Amino acid sequence: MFSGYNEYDMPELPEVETVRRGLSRLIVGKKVIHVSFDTPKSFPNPSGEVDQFLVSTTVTAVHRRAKVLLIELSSGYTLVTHLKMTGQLVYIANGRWHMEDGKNKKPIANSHMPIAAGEARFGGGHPNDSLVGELPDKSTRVIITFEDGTRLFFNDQRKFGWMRLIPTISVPEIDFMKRLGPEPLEDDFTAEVLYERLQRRKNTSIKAALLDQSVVAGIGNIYADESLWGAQIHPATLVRDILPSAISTLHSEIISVLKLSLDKGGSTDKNYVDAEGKKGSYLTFANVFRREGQACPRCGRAIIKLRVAGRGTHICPQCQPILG
DNA sequence: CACTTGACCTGTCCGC
DNA sequence: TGCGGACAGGTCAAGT
Repeated sequence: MFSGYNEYDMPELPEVETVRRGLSRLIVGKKVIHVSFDTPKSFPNPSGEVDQFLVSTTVTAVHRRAKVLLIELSSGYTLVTHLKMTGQLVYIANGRWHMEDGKNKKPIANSHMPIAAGEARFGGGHPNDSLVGELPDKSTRVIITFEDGTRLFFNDQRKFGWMRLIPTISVPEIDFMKRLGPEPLEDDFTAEVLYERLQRRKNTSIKAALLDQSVVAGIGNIYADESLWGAQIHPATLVRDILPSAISTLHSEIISVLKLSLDKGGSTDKNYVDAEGKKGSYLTFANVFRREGQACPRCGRAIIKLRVAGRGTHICPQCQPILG
């Protein structure tokens, strides 16, 4: 079963995009017939709205903006979903329903390996762990059942994540959405754009600036550390002290790190489908993240961990000198 | 307005 | 062995 943060990792852009691709393949076109949810924190809409705008509607598309999933429905509403750190969406396609007695509906748990549409965790697990334990479990917040009997579980141990039904037309007007910076894997994210966006945070550390979703959308703690290592910039360096040429290097590192992880996310998703375990997870090729004490792949010095911007931060002290 | 810190949560790990 | 505290980190609210 799930056992904590070093087996679970927080979804950032590549993980959420992987989830999006999985869901897009698996649930578009499916009709919702039942929704159950418990904590209002995880799903604050009143049940009347759920009945009116989610139940009996069909999934028409799954989009992503930054780390937010946008599950569009035929009702004109969108199920806006943020996994935060420990959220995961698990799609179970082949749990069958017991219908023998007509009243005791019960899925055959684990009769087949579930297909994960993309879980939040992608690293550091034990090869023998089952990918998904019997669901629902105590972290299950929402269960969406489709007409064909397949189900989507929203699990979130720490209840930071949420799902929320919002009129599709209003989604871009959500404050959070309006503030977001550019998508780093879109063509309009150029080095010049990054430089310009960073000017709003020029008196803070580059790490804090990269975590600021209004500067660039979708970067979290892992990719901030990895891209800064790639660009050989110390995370505590003030933005105003970084030369434009270094910003340009950082820009290309952000893109290559995200793309590399996205490739791995795809392979991880395939592994889930094939019930092959968690081989090929991101952390097997992370250069610094959670690798304190290990040798820097570039120079061999031991990687160290420190705190920058209130976050655990991993650097090579030789490749990323102070005031780089 | 720019910036920092604490709160939100649950579960695990570490030191005593 | 039990227990308290630190820690994991995305985002927002509150404070400087």
